[in-house]
Amino acid sequence: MNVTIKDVAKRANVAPSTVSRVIADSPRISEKTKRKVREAMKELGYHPNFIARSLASQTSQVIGIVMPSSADQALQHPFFPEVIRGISKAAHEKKYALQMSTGEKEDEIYEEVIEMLQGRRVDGVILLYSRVNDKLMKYLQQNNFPFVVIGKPHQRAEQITHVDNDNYGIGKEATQYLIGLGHERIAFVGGNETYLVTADRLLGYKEALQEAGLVYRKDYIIYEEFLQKANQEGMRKLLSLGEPPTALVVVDDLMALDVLKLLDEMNLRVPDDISLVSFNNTLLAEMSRPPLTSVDIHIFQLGYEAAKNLIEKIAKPNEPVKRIIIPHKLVKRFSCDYVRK
Amino acid sequence: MNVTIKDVAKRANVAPSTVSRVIADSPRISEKTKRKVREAMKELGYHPNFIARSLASQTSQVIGIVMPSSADQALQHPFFPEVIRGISKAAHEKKYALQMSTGEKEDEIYEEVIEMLQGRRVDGVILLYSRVNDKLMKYLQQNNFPFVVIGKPHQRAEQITHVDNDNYGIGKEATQYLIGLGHERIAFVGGNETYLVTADRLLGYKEALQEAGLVYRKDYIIYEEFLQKANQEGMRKLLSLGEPPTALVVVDDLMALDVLKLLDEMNLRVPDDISLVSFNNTLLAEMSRPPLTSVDIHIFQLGYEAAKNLIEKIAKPNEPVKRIIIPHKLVKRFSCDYVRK
DNA sequence: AAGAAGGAAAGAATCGTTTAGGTTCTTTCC
DNA sequence: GGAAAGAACCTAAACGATTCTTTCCTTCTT
Repeated sequence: MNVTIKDVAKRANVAPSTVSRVIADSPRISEKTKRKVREAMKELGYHPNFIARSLASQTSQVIGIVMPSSADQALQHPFFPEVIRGISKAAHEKKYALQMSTGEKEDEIYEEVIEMLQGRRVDGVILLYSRVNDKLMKYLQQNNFPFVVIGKPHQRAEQITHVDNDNYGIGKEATQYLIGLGHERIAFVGGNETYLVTADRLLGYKEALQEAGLVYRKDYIIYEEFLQKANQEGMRKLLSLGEPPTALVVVDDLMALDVLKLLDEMNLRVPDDISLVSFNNTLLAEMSRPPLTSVDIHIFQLGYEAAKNLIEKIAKPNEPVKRIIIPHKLVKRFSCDYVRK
Repeated sequence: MNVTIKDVAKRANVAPSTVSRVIADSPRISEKTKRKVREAMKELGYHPNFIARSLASQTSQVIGIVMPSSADQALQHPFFPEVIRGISKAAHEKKYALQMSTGEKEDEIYEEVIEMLQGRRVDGVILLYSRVNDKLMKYLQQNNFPFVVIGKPHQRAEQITHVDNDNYGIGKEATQYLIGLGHERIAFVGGNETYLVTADRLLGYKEALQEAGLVYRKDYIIYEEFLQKANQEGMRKLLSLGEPPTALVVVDDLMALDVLKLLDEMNLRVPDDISLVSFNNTLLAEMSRPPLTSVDIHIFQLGYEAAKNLIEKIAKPNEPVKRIIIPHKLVKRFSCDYVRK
C-alpha cells in the first residue's frame, strides 16, 4: 500500500498528529521536530492523501464549474473555454482544483451538481450562465451552498454574488455606434431568449433607438437558436423585408460568423451593403473576414473574478453578497461603415 | 450536520452496513429491507458522501485532464475544448467526474498531477499532448498509474495506451492533394517542434514529395510558435524567396488563420495566388474566408476514445496496452486551386 | 526544593463510508 | 428431531487524515 502519515510518524519517531501538524506547518511544533519529520517524508516519498484530508477537514479544495445544459454543446462556443481559462488562473493561484459538470440535459446537471455539493466533492460552484427561473440556482440558494454566477441572476440578484457585464450598457453603446454612423434601420439578432444576456442587451438596444428618436420595430428583432445552422429562416425573412435593415446588432461573435456567411450567400457585402456589430470579441472576431467590430466583454476576467470571489465566499460564508461588473470596450474593426442611402 | 448513513440506518432500524449495501443494490439484502431503507433515505433527504466513499473504497470515480504547459494558454486553442467535449461525453456515460489541471509551467503541472494521483483525487489521467522526452509520462509509467495519452508517445509507444491519428498519413495525403492540383513548390508550416504531431506530419509531407519526385527544400520548412503573432519572420522570409511556394501545408487551422491574415496583408490571394491546406478542421476552418480545405482529425472522437479506454484501464489494470487510431478525412473547401504557371 | 507555568508532543476521537467475518434465525432433509 | 445449509443482517475494523484533550517535560519562581 501507500505511504501514510503513520509510516512517516513511525520513521520519525513521533505521533501521527505531529506529522499532520508539520504538514500544516503549525507553530506548535518545534523546528527540530519539523526537520526530522520532513526528512522522514522525503525518505519515504510521502504524499498526503487528499481524500482522507477532505473527509477529516470537511473541505475539498475543489471548485465546480457548471456549464449550461450540455457541457457537450457549450464547449463548442468559444465563450466557455475562455471563462474557464480565467477560472483556472484564479483557482491555480489559490491552490484550488477544478471539476467540471458533464451533464447533458438540464435535469441531469441539476442532479449532478447536487451530488457534487452534497457529496462534498466540491466546496462551491460557479454557474457559467444565468437563465430565467433556474431550478438549480434556487436550490443552491436555499441550501446555502457557496456559489457565484456569471451573468445576472433572474431573481433576487441582490442576494446572489455574481459577476457580470453591464449588458444593458453594452447593447446601448453598440447600437449608438451604428446610429452614429447614420444607420436608422438597425436590427437585433439575439440568441436564446431565456438567457438574461440577450434580454439585457436588447433593452440597451431599445433604449438607444428611443433616445435617438428611431422607431422600434418588432420585425427587426429575431432570435436565432445558438449553433443551429439550419435555423436561418428568421434571418432570411428579415433581410427580405420591404425596408431591410442597413445594420445588424448580433448577440455574439459565433453567431455573427453564421450571419456573415449567410449574407455572403445572399450577395450582401459587409460593410458596404450592411454593417454589423457583434459582442464578446473572441478570437473569431479578429480572425473573421472582414474582422468584426465587436464589444469586448473581457471574458477571461469574468471567469477570474468569479473564481476569486467564490473562493473568498468559501472562506467566509457570511461576508456580504457581491456584485461585480466587468468593464467592456468597443473594438472597432471593419464590419461597420457609414450608411449608404 | 448532514444526514449520514447512520441516520438512515437508525431511521430504518437496520445497521449502517445494510444501508451501504442497499445503496450498492447488493443481492444480499431482501427487497423488503431495501424498500424500507430507500424510504428512510428519501424521508431524510440523504445524499452519499463521495469523499468518505472514496476513502473507504480507494477509488474516486474522477479522471484528470492534463493540458500542456499552461491550461491557461492551451484553452485558447480550439483543439482543447473539443477534445474535452469528447472526454466529457464518455466520462458522463460511465459516471465519472472530470478534473482539470490548472498548472501553468511544466514543472508545476508535473507536481500537480502527481499530487492528484498520489492524493487519490483521480483514478487516472489523460494527457492531451505528447511531447519529446516528457518527464510526467515517464513518472506515470514507472509508478504504474492508469493513464492514456492523446497523440503518439515519444518513447516506448508500444507500452503506453494512446489514441492518435495517423499523422504521417495525414501529412502525406494533404501534400498529395496539393501535388494533384499541380503544385510543385509546396512549403510546410509547422508548430512547436517538440510536439510529435508536427514531426509526424512533416514526415508524411516529405514522403509525398519524394514519391512524386519533387525536391525537398529545407527553406520550405518553417516552425511558427503556436499563438505567437509577433513571430511572422519565418513566413515573410518564406514568401519572399526567389522561388516562393505556390502552396502551403499548415499544421493547424488556428495557425492557418494567422497565415491567411498575413497573406492578405501581403496582397496574396487565396487560392488564386497561393493554395493552402490545413489540419484539424475545427469550426474555424469552416468559418474562415475563404473556407479552408482541412483534414478533419475527429477531435471529439479522440477525446471520447481516450476517456473510454482510460476508464477500462482503471477497471482492469492488467489488460493489454492499446493503440487506437482515429480515422481522418480531407474536407475540401475553397483554399486550394490548380497551380497557375 | 516544591510548585506553577508553559511549551512540545502524544493520545484518542472523529469524519462517513465499505467490507470481511460473524451471528441469528429459518428452512431443508434424512 | 437434529444437523446442516442458507438467507438476512449486524459488528467492527479499516481507509488516512485532522483536531481536541491530555500528558509529559522543562524552566522559572519564591
